[in-house]
Amino acid sequence: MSLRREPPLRRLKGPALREYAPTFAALGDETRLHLVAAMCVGGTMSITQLTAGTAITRQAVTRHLQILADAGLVRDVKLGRERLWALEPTRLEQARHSLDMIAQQWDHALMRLKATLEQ
Amino acid sequence: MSLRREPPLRRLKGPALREYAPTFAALGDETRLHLVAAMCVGGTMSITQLTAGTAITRQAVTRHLQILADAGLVRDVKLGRERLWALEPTRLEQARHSLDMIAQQWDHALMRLKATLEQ
DNA sequence: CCAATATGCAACAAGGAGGTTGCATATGAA
DNA sequence: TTCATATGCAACCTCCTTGTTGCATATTGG
Repeated sequence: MSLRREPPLRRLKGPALREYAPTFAALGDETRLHLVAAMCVGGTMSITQLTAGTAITRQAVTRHLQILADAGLVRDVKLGRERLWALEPTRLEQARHSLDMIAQQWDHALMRLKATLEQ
Repeated sequence: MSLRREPPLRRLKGPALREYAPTFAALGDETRLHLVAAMCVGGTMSITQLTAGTAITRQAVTRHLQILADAGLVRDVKLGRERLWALEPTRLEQARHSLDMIAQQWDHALMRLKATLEQ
């Protein structure tokens, strides 16, 4: 069995695949998915508003929002004494595209395998 | 400011959005993304082969593969003394679709906002 | 001005995630 | 058979994540 090194999968137009780990990790939490969904439906929302839809404290929600922001998935604006949060669909789109690339690469590999077998 | 409860975002055809949390969490790790990429390029690979592309032990790779399997992202077959792993693109496609739904919902919300403002 | 509201910040605890080592077991090859 | 290879399993350690509580600060409204 040949332990050949696999090439680093360089067909993504944007960042390398590994760099999406923080993005997917940010989406990999029920509470944060709920927050994303809430902003999706409710548009721009304050921390207190977002907390109302959960069973955890406002401080915990703040930290979830910060994680989403670090991943580039949401954006915040201070307005008076409030801090309003909204979705940032660009990174979401990039993540979606990265999954596309994986699936495409996989299909391509399958076709190559088929061609090899038919040879 | 009205603390209205947001509705639970029920426009996904498959599982509810929250149920994708384990899937995204599985993708939210550099090592596992690397494994996915390796299988993507290399097709069906054994644990030892997959370990060769990382800096961690075989046992750690095994656990990462188990996490990916629990998320439905990979599938394994025993063959002799080897255990071969391969990508399972179906769940990947579902995850991609869920991101699509979020983006679409968001765009829809933006249009509604625009319509409200122009009223 | 004063009280209520909205948020920020920090310390702390519990649990899970990710990694290692050590050893047992199964299978292939010589 | 006998040795090397491929994998399974479990104990253990460390650090990060997620949540809490308590208190400080800033803004708004009456």
